[in-house]
This record gives sequence, C-alpha cells and structure tokens, in this order.
Amino acid sequence: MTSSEENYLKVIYHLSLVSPKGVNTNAIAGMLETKASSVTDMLKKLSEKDLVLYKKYQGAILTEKGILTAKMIVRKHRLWEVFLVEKLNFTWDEVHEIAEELEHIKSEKLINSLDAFLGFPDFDPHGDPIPNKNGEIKKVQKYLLSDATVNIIYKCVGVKDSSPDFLQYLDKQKIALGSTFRVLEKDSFDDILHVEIDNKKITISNKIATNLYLQ
Amino acid sequence: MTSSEENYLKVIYHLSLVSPKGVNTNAIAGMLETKASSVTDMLKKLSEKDLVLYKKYQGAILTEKGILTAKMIVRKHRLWEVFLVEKLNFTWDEVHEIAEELEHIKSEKLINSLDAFLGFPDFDPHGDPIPNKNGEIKKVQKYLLSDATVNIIYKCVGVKDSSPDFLQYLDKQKIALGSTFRVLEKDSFDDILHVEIDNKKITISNKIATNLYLQ
DNA sequence: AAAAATATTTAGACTTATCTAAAAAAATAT
DNA sequence: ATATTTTTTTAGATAAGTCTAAATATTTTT
Repeated sequence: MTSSEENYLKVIYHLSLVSPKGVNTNAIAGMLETKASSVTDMLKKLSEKDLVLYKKYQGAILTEKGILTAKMIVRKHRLWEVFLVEKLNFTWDEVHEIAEELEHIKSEKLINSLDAFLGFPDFDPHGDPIPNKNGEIKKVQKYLLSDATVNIIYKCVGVKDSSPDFLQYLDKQKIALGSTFRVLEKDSFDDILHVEIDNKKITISNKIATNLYLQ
Repeated sequence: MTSSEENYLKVIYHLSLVSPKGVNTNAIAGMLETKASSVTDMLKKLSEKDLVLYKKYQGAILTEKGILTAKMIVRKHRLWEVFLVEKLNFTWDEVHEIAEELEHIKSEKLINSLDAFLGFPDFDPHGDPIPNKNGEIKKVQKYLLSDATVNIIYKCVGVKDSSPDFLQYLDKQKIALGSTFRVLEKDSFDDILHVEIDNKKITISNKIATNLYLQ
C-alpha cells in the first residue's frame, strides 16, 4: 500500500461520512488537490484491490476492508497528533502537517505501543475520536455552537475546522477544549452570538459558531 | 529531497567512513540492493544538487552539504531508535527497520523536540553515536573484541553488525551494552577467544569478536 | 603490453502517479 | 424534450526511479 493509495482511502473515508451513497470524483480531487482524471485512475486501482466499490460515473464507496484500512490511517494520524502535543509540547495548530507524514509509517506494533504509551487516548488534540486497534470509535453526542440553546451551560469538546488559522484564532480568543460556554443571546437576523466563555462575554460570528463542538 | 535521495546519501556517508577517497558505484548498489545503472543515474542527480562530487568512473564523494544532510538523516534514524527502545519498549533488534521509515519524516522542530524529550542522548541502542543538531559527533575510542588485550577489563559499548540475527544471538548469550569483558586466552591458530563476560566464562568465535566494540 | 576480467555508463524500456485535452455520460436548465 | 452545463472518463504525455542489455572504461592477470 503506497502513501498515495492511503491518502485516497482516508479522503474517501472522511467524505463518506457526509455522502455515504457514493463519493464524487471531483470531491476527492478537491480534497487531494489533484485532477479528476487522476482520481479515476486511482479508483480503478483501489477497486482492483477490493478497497473501494467503483462503477463508472457512480462515485466511490469503501468496502469493509477499505473502511478498516482507512480507520487505521486515521488512528495513526490522531495518535501521532496526541504524541506531538502531549509529549513533544507542540501546539494543536502545528501537528496536522507532521501527522500527515507519520500516518504512513507501517508497523502495527509501533502504533499499538504508541497507543499504550499515550494511555489509550480516546480523542486527539482537536477533539476528534481515535479509532481503537479494532477500528471501533467512541461516539459522543455533540452540538455545534450555532445550534446551542440559550442559557444552557456547555463545554467545548472539539473543532470542526482544524486549520492552523482557525486554531490560532481560538488561541487568541482564549478558547480551548474544555472551555465553558453559555449563549446569552442569539441574533436571528445576522446569526451573531453573544456568548459567555469561561465567564468572559464575547461576540461570536456564525463562521466560528458553526465550527465549534459543544457538549 | 526524496526518500530515495536520502537513502543514497546515507549509504554514501556510511561507505565514505571506510573509503574516503571515493565510494564505488557497485558498493552503493550492493548496500541499496539496486543495480549499478540506477546508482549512476542517482549520482548524476545528487551531483546536480551539489550533494555529491561525481566524475565518471571516479566514484562518489560527499560535498560539505552532502555530509551535513547525511548526518541529519543518521541523526533522525538514531534518535527514533532511542525513542522506540526507551519509550516504547522495543528491543534493539526490532528498531532498525522502523527507523528506516521514520528517518524520512521532514520536520526540524520534530527531531529537535524528540532529541530534548529523550534527554539529548549521545548514543543509539547499538552504541552508535548520534550527531547533534549541528552535525557534531561525539567520538570515543573503542576497540574490537578481536583486538582486545588479554586480562584487561573492558565494557561493551557497541556492535559493528546491527542485524537482528546478530543482536538476537547476543541476547541469547546475555551480552548487552555495558557487559564487562575480560579475555582469558586468545587461540592464535583458529582465532577463537576464551572470554569472561559478566563473570561467566564463554567461548567466542572470531565472527562475533570482530563485531563487538569494547572500551 | 596485450588479453581477460571487472566495473561503470549509456540507451532504451517499464511502472507509478500524475497531467492536459478531448470525448462521453449525467445532471440541469430552458 | 432538447439544449446546455457539469461531471467523469479516456487517451496520450510526462517525470522519477528503476530495470536489462549493450557499450565503454578501468583494473588485473598473464
């Protein structure tokens, strides 16, 4: 399995969560910053290997084998992220790029030892769940800040957008996983929220509110 | 810089320590399990990039830039080996293959943080020195067991052959880094040694004796 | 010093993953 | 229902790294 194949599987896996009926060629191309024709070629290859169900013009669906393979890549990515933050003192906005490389290191023993070394974490530094060695994922109920009920107290448990820009914005606003949230007022006209975060009042745009997960 | 280029540089670096006047095409091909024609192609490429001095039929010599680049790859390899043994409880015969992959991960911050996390080790699990971030290597005087003087007390500080087979043989014989050695008798005819290791008498073949470093 | 053996390079081909441009299919709009 | 637009696929080209086989250079032997 090449790194390129693994990257395709991972992207198809992530897109499947939104489009389970079949992932579009163009959607994959967009995520991988490649061309649709390259995607078609790779889908044929992954289909040959029974990782993907592919019929011309029908989009891609992962097989059981493909799902498990993809989950193992996600598992590696997220465990390495935990390692970088917890052990090497990286910040949450610095880890994605390096984990993109580390996720392709091939050794089951390595990843399971790393898992144990980290204390079998359930979530990565962005609040995303880490599949266990069998591919099982701890699902938790969570809500977008934009869907939160006024005056209920929540805790921040994750981010939808993990881009460095967004994460650095949150740092600047002193918003982190674990921060306490209470919506004071929803402005239904422009979707701006007045929120109390860790006892400080702050105004939050819709763009931010639709990228923060609360519990 | 591709992984392939890095592997060539690393091999040329190791061979340079033995043949500083120029490393043969065939020697490189042998180490990389590839063909001489492939080596020629790569030497031209590395020469283009000023990593290697290459003249047809003259063998390869690393430039200053090539030496430093190679040392950084060796540094990464050996630091990852320390991590695997010290933190993830791998044995010294299990780490080489995984470090061959990890050494190609590209992040200076990662490797320097790892170095700090490990306490700036000077040697890897096989006793090989780890270049610091400037490429400086702590040189220590060491002798092959085959060259040891009778009745002098030594300590094992490294292995010349790091193959799993050899390392597992040493484990079986309870020989490890730090073991105390004293040669009782040298048989000059068949080069077999009678040695006291950690107070146990044992007979050592020349093949083993030429692959153990003492101090 | 010539012949033989060995080492190295060149030339051309193959594979993987990519691309562009054109063709074909599917979806959308009129 | 037809025309237009969008999406997807095909066909052929490219680059990196490799290979085989042949040519050439170097080294060793006689």
